[in-house]
Amino acid sequence: MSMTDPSLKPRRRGRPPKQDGAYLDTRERLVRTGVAILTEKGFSAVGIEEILASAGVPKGSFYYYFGSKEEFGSTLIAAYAEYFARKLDRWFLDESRPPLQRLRDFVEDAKAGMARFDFRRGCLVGNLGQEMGTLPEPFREKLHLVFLDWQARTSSCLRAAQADGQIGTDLDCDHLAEFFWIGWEGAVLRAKLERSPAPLDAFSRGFFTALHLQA
Amino acid sequence: MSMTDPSLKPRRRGRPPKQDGAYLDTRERLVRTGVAILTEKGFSAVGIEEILASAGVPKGSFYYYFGSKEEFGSTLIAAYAEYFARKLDRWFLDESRPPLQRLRDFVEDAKAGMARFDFRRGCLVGNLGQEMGTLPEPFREKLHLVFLDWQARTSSCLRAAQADGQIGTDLDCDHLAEFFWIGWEGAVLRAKLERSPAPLDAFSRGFFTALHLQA
DNA sequence: ATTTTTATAGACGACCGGTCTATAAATACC
DNA sequence: GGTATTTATAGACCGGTCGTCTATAAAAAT
Repeated sequence: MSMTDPSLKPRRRGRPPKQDGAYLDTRERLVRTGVAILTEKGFSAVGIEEILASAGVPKGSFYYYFGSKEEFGSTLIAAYAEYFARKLDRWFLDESRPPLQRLRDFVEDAKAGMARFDFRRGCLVGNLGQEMGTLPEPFREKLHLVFLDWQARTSSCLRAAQADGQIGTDLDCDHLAEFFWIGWEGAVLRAKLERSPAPLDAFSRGFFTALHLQA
Repeated sequence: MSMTDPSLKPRRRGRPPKQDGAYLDTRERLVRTGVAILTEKGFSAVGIEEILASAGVPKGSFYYYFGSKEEFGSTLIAAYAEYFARKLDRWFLDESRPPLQRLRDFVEDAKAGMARFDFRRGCLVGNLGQEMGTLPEPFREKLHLVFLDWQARTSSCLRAAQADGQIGTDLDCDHLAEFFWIGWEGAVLRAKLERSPAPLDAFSRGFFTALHLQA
């Protein structure tokens, strides 16, 4: 850093970036729209043109913001993972509720989220996971890591439930969290297929019942 | 039926069908190849040309055997459902094993089946379910019915386990079977993503543990 | 005026999608 | 044998869309 006053605008040379503030900048809009569309239709079946059209962004712009469709996909995975991690934290770290209730809260929220879009949109990570047969190989590890992250947050919440005496201390929270996410993704898939919340309810009922039974 | 001797060949007019017997007839080969490829890559991402090439069937033939790609897809769903139902029966109706063991046997067999293809192929029905966002609408009901069929067969097996005293009579076998299939499909998806049997083991371990716990 | 950076417009070539028509092959009819 | 009939294949076809790239406009600093 030099001696020049940093509060004074040291404007860079060319045309300034948008940052209108009025409404979302173009790149952000592409990401949002991309996530929305991919959660419904997956990656391979969707062309960038569809996303561009839906976002109201001219085609020429795309390759200014992203190097390729693959890079765009990676960005979407990261954005979705981040968005979802925040969502999990919001529920799982809510100290005003008993830990196990927080997990139930999340389930209800997720269910409401799917209902809002008529059970047409699922989980981006689950969708792309299913598509791995035709996806760029680097996606695999990224998606896997996302699941591990979500599981870790869930496991934390379950351990809090143990500390509270809500579930037995003999249970292995990591295993339980893994079990939850394996099954939950199955439930989301099924809910999308049936266009109904029933599979989400069926799975969560089963899961919580199993949690409360004692060996 | 007329009076003519049915044992005498009442040959039809034109060129006779293949039925070489030597190797599978063309249509059958298309179905087999189609199932193999779709279990790996899904429906939308695969063109008929790829299937044709892999089956060694000339492109011109396709529309002789099937009216459209959609009709072909329906045929594949039906073929796979049938194939899988037989597989379930083979395990679930094996009287030489205790009922619950039959379910374990199925799980092991399915795991071995996935391992045989390096966890690259999943479940056709699960794959297409995930893709419903871009699939012909009539597929939805077909896929859903396939799950109901598999669940019914599973529920039967669980009731046999109740009759044998292997699991409590208070359990609702229909619910359990539904829970199993929701989660199992999630496990298959995850196993495909991770290219590993671990998710299948994690889910089945959790499921059987839950089964044996008493309220 | 020129330079530099930001952003858009739209052409582009290649490829592949599913479909259809024309033809070959094999047999029965006359 | 020639023709009708059925089975199966060959390969053209055209439209769409894919991802990319080049040319240019816009805005500000020099």
